[in-house]
Amino acid sequence: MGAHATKRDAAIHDGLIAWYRRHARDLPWRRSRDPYAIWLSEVMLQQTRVETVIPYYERWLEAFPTVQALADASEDAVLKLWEGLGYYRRARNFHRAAQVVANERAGQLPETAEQWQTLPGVGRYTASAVASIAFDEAVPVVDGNVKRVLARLERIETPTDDRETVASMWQRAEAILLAGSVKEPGTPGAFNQAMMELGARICVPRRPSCLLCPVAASCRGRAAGVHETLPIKGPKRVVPHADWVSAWITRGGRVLVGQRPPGLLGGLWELPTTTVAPGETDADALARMVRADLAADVAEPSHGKAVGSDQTIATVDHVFTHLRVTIRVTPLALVGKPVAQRHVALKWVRRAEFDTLALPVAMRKLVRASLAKR
DNA sequence: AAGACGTGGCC
DNA sequence: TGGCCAAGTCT
Repeated sequence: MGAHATKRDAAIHDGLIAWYRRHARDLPWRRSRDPYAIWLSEVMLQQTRVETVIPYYERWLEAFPTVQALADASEDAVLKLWEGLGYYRRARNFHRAAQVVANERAGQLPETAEQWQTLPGVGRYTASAVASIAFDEAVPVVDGNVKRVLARLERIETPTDDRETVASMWQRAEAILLAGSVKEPGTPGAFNQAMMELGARICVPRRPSCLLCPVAASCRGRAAGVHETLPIKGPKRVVPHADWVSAWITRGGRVLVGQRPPGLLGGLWELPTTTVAPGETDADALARMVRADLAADVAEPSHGKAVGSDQTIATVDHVFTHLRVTIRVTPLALVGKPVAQRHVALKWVRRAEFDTLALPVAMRKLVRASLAKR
């Protein structure tokens, strides 16, 4: 037991470890102690469900089995493998971090949490998770699961987004972690995963399985009968939406695509797309986009007809309207801006190459469904 | 230091 | 069905 550990903390620690050893799920990244593989899993798992991550994780390790292989890959290849996982900045940061490791650390991965956190896309949670799981460093983790577990276990009734509340949770997590035996190797990683596993399997958001909980006897929220009302969340925000129009524009057997700048869906490719301003028709928006973006090549947008001046330069074969975006965006920031200003690259690609590009899921589905009909 | 950043599954 | 939720990080 750590020097200042309470009996309760030790009981919580030991109860969790014993439960975890019996009930841990057999997940792909738990079969490995390769720090690169564990790091990969932690990045993919950010705000993303285990079941969603598994196939991506396995495909990724086949394509990029080592940090060097990832560092050598192109960003397009990286984003294609990430396509559909969301939060694409994770992929770009992970790729950049691999290049930092390859070029500035001679291929040597960090070991301590402090070193890990210097890499792009690695915050306090991921740094501590990798350092504890892959290197047995005695640092705690606090993620969404741990916040929920601790809020109930300690009956924390302040919002879990609150700064001081989060800070106190890191302290509590550390105290319980250190209440375990310091002699047993591998315990920090097992303990941290046990906390998260409990939150994922037992101490779930709705209808937690307290009868199966290894630390129910220590749970202050349950003792007070308030565990199901915890954790307290901050106010919810409105999710804005925007309507977009996109066009399938071809020329000489190739289709026009643009690559998005960093930010929303950064680095992904898409058909020429523009937001529809309030009061504007889809056709007007499309005309505005085509004029601005393709002024040199296309005179007027015309559905299904050749467009251009004296010779056919491009054809608007299909127009996708009402591509409704329900992610959190700031539509007004994009309204009226020509596509050329919103893309870091524009190019004409063959159909086969189009299929290899990383596209936003909504656009990939639209294109597939629409082209299948014709 | 709030807000941006994706997607799919659940009830 | 629409809102909520899921192993966070960056600015």
